[in-house]
Amino acid sequence: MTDPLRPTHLGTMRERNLALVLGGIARHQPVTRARLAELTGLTKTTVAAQVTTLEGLRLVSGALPVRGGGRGRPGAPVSLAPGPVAGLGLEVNGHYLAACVLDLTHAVRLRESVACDNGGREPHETVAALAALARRITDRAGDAGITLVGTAVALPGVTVEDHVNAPNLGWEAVPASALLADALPAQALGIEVDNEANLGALGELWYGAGRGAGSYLYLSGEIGIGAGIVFDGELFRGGHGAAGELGHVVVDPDGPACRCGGTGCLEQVAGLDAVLRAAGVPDGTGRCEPRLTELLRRLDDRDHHALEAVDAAGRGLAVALVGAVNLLDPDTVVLGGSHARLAPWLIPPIEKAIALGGGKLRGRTPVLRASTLGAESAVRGAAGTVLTRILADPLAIA
Amino acid sequence: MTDPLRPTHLGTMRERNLALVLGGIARHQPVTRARLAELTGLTKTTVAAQVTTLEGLRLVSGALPVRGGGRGRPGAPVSLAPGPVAGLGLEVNGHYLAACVLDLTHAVRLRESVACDNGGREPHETVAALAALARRITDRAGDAGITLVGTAVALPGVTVEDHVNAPNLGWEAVPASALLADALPAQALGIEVDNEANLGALGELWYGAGRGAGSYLYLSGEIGIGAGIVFDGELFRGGHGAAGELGHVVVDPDGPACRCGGTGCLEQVAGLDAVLRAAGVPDGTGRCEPRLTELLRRLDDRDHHALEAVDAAGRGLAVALVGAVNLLDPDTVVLGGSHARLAPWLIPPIEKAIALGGGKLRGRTPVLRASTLGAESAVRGAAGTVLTRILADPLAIA
DNA sequence: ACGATTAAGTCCAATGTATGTACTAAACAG
DNA sequence: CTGTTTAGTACATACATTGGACTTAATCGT
Repeated sequence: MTDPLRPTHLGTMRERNLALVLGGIARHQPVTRARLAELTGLTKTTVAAQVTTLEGLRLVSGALPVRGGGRGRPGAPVSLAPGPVAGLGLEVNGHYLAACVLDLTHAVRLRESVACDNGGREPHETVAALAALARRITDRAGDAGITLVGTAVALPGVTVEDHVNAPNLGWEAVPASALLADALPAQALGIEVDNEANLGALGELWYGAGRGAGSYLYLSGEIGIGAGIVFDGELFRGGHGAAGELGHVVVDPDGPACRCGGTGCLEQVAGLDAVLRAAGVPDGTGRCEPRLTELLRRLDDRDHHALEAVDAAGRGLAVALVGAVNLLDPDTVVLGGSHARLAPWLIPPIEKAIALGGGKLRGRTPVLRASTLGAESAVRGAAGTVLTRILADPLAIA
Repeated sequence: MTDPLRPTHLGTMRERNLALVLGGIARHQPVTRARLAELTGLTKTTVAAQVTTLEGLRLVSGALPVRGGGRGRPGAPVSLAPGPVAGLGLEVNGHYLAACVLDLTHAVRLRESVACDNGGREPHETVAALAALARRITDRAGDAGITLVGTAVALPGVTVEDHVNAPNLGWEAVPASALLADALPAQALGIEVDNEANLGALGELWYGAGRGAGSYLYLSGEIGIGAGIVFDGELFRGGHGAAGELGHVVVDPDGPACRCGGTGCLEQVAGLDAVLRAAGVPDGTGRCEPRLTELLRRLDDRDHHALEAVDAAGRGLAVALVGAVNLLDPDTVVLGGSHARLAPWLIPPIEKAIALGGGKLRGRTPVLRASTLGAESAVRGAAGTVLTRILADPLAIA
């Protein structure tokens, strides 16, 4: 083990307090310097100095003075600057590419997505298409006077030693970071790559159904099933960054064999492919989206096979989630991906199972919700991580 | 959400660097000031000042100079002071009470335990017995010139709003912290209460089978089955401090009903009571220990019922652990409690199941080991948490 | 054996951040 | 208009780390 701690010197102290003040502004804007001093525990003098620095970085700007507040001199509140500084989120998925620009106030400034089949082509083609999308977005950002200060890319795969394995894209040990650094336009600075389930979890936590949850579990259900685990606002990545493989939890020891080598994995029971097959929805073009729509139509029509298939998926998810809930004790569980759209049929049986299994011993059971951002959670989460990066270390953008 | 961050002022900086230097000494003792400066990134001047402070706190002391090292002036190495400062760990369990004193070098200075049936008596009686044990230990510590600077107590239960629920002790909403603060001798300062599985996990991580693991899972198997989850050296407590209820993971959806309300919980298959019952070991006096010994004897004799019962337990544990491993991706899994003694029969089937289920996709599978501290892991862990408290904030002991 | 060299530890002025007090500015209450 | 209250600013002060000069103590080369 190396020494994990770093020395604290004068500059470190300043950085930390700068981030503290910026965080205070972010959470309480518009806010006066005096109130910030109370909130942060720093003195008025210090806060004023830090705010001046932040204004120089164009991260905060003066808001309209609030008149008629109370007795003394009215404060001159400051807020996060909605204008110049923003983060770029990108996403590669099996069926589409997406981009999204969030400014410091977490407002979506720009967004764009392209439907295309990324599973059927070479990594460099996909990366080139993403780069084209990114160029369009960065050009639009430039026109709008927005300065992008960081980029995060969501991929449906796991990074192992700088190489990405993404089965649904057909990627094996692809040096994604290097490819992206070459292909993306120069305005896309500080590129970071992360798992789509992880970033989706954060997107849903910050902007969607997970808002306000202290600890929560996000279930990203597509063909495979992944989970994003958030604890105290931070992602739990596990020992090797591969936590959250909920898809291969055993839900039925006597169930069907899985490509992972086990038997009765959740994916074989509640993965989208498995559900569609069990419901008897025909293969069609091979694209999932229309098949999912067809499944939803049949569910609305109370088709017996469809209902039975979704019910079985619900039972499987319930077993897996009871295990996960007992192990992790989250506040909130959010169903994302395709499973968000099946939520009306999935949530009741799962809630019942969680209430029965172990919840009784612990007092409270987690709230179960469907994703509210739909397909957008991962891009939003990606752009959001850039913002938290800025909030944590404001000087890094200079 | 409140503002989680605190302001950093000059004193904070000093505290952090003091802890940094102390940590450097702890990990590299004996070590010279010059080497510490390299390790910490601080200057020689600062390190020297901090070391002087630490000597004043009696936390470090000069070691023997190493002669014949290299060219220039030989350094005057310092080490953690083995003498004065130490932490006290206490444990209440169904069948015994235990105490243990660790000095800063993590050496066991004193230890003592008492067998007694704590499940069959009132909380205040158990606390009084623990206090008597603690008094003996603190007296011995005083005689040996040891100053105790903190206390941690391991209980087989969960703390909910300052009240402890411990089914195996028959405790329901017992205000344990308050009782202990009253009953324990004055030398037992800064009393903290934590779950036995959590502290056992830390004990095993620091001093036992988990040493060197970055992320790991500790399974505390007695009548119930709990888990301690450690990630980057820190306990994962979950949303409400009740993470790790592995005992109620569903391992067989068609299995027997459990007192938690669910069906097919791990505890019903692999809990000690369940195994003993399945193996046909008679109830005897009701105490577990002799029954476990009897079970081990039968296993050695290749008794058919015993082997079958333990094998079933292994299969159940395998299902639960495959789930936990997929979700958490730990380096190492340690079997503790009674299950450590059954490990020779349990580990092979579990390892096979983990290798099959999901491990294939991820490349590496965690190492599976039996606890090496046996019944002592929780007390050791308790005393150890006191030490880490000191290392993290050396000034707090003054 | 003696000086040159190398490295550890200490002394002290310099740097830079937060603090505290005093001061100015701007609103409201009477 | 005057007194009161609160926001923000100016400036001297306190204090932890820094960096360079200095002292101390060992080995190496001759």
